[in-house]
Amino acid sequence: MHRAVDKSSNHLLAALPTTEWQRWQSQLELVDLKLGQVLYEAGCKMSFVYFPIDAIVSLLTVLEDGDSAEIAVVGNEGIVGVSLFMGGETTPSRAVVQSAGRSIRLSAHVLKSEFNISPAVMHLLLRYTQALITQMTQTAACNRHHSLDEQLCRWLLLSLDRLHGTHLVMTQELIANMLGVRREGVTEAAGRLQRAGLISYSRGKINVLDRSGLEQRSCECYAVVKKEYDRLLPDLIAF
Amino acid sequence: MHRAVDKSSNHLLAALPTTEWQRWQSQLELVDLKLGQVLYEAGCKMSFVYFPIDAIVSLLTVLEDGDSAEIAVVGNEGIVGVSLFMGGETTPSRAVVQSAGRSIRLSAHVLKSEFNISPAVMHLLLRYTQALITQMTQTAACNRHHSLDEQLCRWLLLSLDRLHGTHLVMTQELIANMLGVRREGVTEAAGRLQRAGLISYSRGKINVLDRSGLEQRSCECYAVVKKEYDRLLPDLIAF
DNA sequence: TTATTTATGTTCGGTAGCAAACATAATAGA
DNA sequence: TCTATTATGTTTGCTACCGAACATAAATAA
Repeated sequence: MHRAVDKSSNHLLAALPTTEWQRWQSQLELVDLKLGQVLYEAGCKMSFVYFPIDAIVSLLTVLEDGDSAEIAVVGNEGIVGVSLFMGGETTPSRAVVQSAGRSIRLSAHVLKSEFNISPAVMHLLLRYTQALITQMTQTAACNRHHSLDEQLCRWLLLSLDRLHGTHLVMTQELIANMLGVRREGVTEAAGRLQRAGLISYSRGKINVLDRSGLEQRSCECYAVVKKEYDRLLPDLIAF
Repeated sequence: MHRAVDKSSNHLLAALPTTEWQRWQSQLELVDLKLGQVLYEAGCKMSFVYFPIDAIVSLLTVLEDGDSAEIAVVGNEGIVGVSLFMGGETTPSRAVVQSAGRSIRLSAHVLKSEFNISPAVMHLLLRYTQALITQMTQTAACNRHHSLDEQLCRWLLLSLDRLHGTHLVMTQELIANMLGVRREGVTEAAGRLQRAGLISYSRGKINVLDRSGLEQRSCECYAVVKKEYDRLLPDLIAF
């Protein structure tokens, strides 16, 4: 039932003390996450937390009229389901798989009791949550002040950091949903990036040709978030 | 030096177990916060945490060009300085006094050690932080999708809940700063609310005439945030 | 193959909020 | 009292993004 799990595949797991890791190991499960799969719906109870390996998960706030906005993105540097140990039981946001891939999952009640038993686990998870909060707040300001072009660059860079190559599988429709804008807007912005030679785009397959070009066109928000992750989670972060 | 402090003046303090309250009491200090006072600057170390009584503190994300956006507001239901126990040492955001008033403050290192000593304190503060996160993420989506008119109503309601009367001391210039919009925009939006008979506005003094009218004009975000605070911090919340 | 679905491209009018430049009125200070 | 400052009101473009309606082309299925 449980496939073998490599500790180093997720940076939070990698940072666990040996004792905790040994206790957890038999409880961890390797699962495949499909593109578009919904891990949590807003307001619902969470049965598992997820430690992505090469999948990327978006956290979205969904409004009554169905409009949404991405507030953070989680890859192999983090965990999906922080509100569990924060005390909520439920998340206020929807968690959607933005990029298909593998993840390790752990039952919610195990994580919760581990959080309360082990100060090391607790501090690690809280420090990660602090980094996540930074991403959320920066995104809030970004939503207010920055152009779609800048935001698209930020988004591509954040995703890129959580993947291996330069290849991204993602339709413009989905990107639009994440950014909370119209699909047509993404088409135009992506067209500009493509004409500038920064990316090549074809039916849901994005290839990043010029990463530093993207960084130049991006708003500061990418760098701010990255810097804070590096500061709060040193050596934990490979990207 | 230390003025006497009433436990019930802040809902988080009120929720403390007796043991903890007795330990803290001698460490708490009553301070007056002035309008516009900056409690923390982004990226700086925090010497104190604050438990507002009748002051309101705004948390802002400040961008490189000086533009800002409010990501959350803290009143007597909460604490200013959560990133301290989350592990950061520094906040990524600026904390500004949005409405002058009194606050209780506590030295950062005391709070930090109390957080680690007492599970009750820890769980209380984490549950509050979870509510704060909800406010931040809802604000992020609100920034993206809702009109200035709706946001102004939300903002007034959130502030109103954290004050006693219906009177608010706040210039349009400052509101604009909080919301991350131009002052002229606030003038126009406030003018519309005034003509609709919902508020009266005069040189930094707002009087709310029709609260339920504001609620109708507000976006859902006010109600969503309030509901989550009520859920996570039951009986703690008076408003 | 052909038909259908999916992903992207493009256009046109509309609008909210921006930027800048002002006008006016209330308050505070001399 | 007169003056300077502060707070608000108003106007004129301007631009980014929206909403809607389409066109096209690639992938998929029949």
